[in-house]
Amino acid sequence: MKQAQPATQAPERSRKPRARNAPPKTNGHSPIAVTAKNSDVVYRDLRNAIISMQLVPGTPVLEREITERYGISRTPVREAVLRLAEERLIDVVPKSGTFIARIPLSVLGEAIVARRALEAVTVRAATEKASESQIMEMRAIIQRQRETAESGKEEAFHHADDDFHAAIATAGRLPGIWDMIQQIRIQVERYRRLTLPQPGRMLVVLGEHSDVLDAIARRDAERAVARMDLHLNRLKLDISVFRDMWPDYFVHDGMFDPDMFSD
Amino acid sequence: MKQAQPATQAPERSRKPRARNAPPKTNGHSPIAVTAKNSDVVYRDLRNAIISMQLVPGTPVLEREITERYGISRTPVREAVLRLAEERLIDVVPKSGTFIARIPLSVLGEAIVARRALEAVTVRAATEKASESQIMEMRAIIQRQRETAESGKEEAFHHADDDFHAAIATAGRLPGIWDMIQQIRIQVERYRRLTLPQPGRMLVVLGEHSDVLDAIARRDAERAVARMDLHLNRLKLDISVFRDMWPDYFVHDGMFDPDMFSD
DNA sequence: CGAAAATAACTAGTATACAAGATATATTTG
DNA sequence: CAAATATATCTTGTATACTAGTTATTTTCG
Repeated sequence: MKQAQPATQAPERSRKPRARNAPPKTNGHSPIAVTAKNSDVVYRDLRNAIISMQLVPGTPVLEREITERYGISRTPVREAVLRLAEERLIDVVPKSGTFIARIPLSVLGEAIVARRALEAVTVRAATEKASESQIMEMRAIIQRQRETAESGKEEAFHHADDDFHAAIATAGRLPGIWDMIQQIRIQVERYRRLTLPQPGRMLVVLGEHSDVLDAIARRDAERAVARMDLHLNRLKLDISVFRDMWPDYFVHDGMFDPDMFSD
Repeated sequence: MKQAQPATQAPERSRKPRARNAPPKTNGHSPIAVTAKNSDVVYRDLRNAIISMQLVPGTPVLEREITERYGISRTPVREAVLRLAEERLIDVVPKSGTFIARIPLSVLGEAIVARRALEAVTVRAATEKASESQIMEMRAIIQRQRETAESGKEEAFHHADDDFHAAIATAGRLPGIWDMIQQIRIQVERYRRLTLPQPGRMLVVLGEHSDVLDAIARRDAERAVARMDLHLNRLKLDISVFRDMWPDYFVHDGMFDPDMFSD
């Protein structure tokens, strides 16, 4: 590939080149997504299928099948696949094939550590800054979560779980950090799905959320952080069990550190 | 093991479709990058130009110019642009144009907070786990940084800065968290470039690094974390000054919280 | 019959062409 | 002459065709 050559533009045209130097007034990532591109739809669908383990690690991703299913061309499909490859949910092997990525054990461990650090920040901020109405809002979310737990609605339960953590970040005025936490969560989500069928799990989670909120309401930052830590630590208890149960879903990269799961 | 060929089954095709269900043996993101695609080269070049402020916020990104400069087609250029758009370094306005993104003040603030939280984790881990050789390695990095500071080599200085923080993460056995920190750094890097011409800055940074390393060597985790916090806090001192100096480079999204810069 | 070479079919990466919308310039109209 | 309209020419998003490399299968040969 050759390097940049000064582009000597011959000004022969009758029309002057357009100025076209007007930057957009609004920030690029405005809250309102104008219209979802085809590539966005494919991305979202694929991503959901992957993190819900409908597409298990190792499954080939067939571009052609997707183009036919959506009735679109390769370009937007490829765009979606590349985005997922950057998020480490898909492995693209150059002239060979594309596959649902295995879950790297090292990433698992570090993701949990990183999430604990970031959630500690949001919980502390929420304890300091949450308004009374925001605390009431969080109580409402927990109540909704209790209702979904009692009726055994897994999906709705997780949605409420999400909302609770998001509400903490919002109360702490740290929406950007919540975005980071969500991105980290993606890496752990598939592993978490494997651990789902543990009886009584939902009620345990509920109690932990309740403890965190109580500490926030009492403005006891240290306790709130400690309770959140406890809550997040529950995930990493039995990684080795699940690794042995579905060995094909995981990959041992060199950096896996068992100590990470024992502090 | 042979394949039964029932005569009733009409074997019209001479060849069967390929199985093609073999996932890759190696993990997708192996340490050795096989060959850089054209899109990777464009991505890296553009990214460097953006974070070094050679391309200032608001500058239009002309796909055509890039395709001509590299002698390639739109596809890989577009791929690179989309990756940068996801990293919030570029704003793509649907049927209008593409521009170097402005620096969002809210992201700035939260990025600094998040980085402090993550570097606290790596520093603490490094204090607990660093081998003597790793500590010596870090001393060597600081010495190299001293030499670059004395000869006023900005670029080499920053490189050594990078290496020092990376060495801490490596010593703490948390390479994935270092990746996260680097991604956060990108968001702040352009702002940092604006603040560069402060006399004596390099020597201050050097001293702070030295303090962090001393604490690590003494296995004093609390002190190491505190020193690192001090080091990272220096960045956020005077955001308002630079915002007023180059108003066009920043964007005020609603969530900017001045408190974030005064704790 | 088994191993090695040839081959066919698939893959990702790239190039190019077209479509639809947006914006600056040119033109018309009051 | 100013404002409104028209139009030319940008822009991104998408479709499609082509290239080069990989892998499963078939064929050849010992």
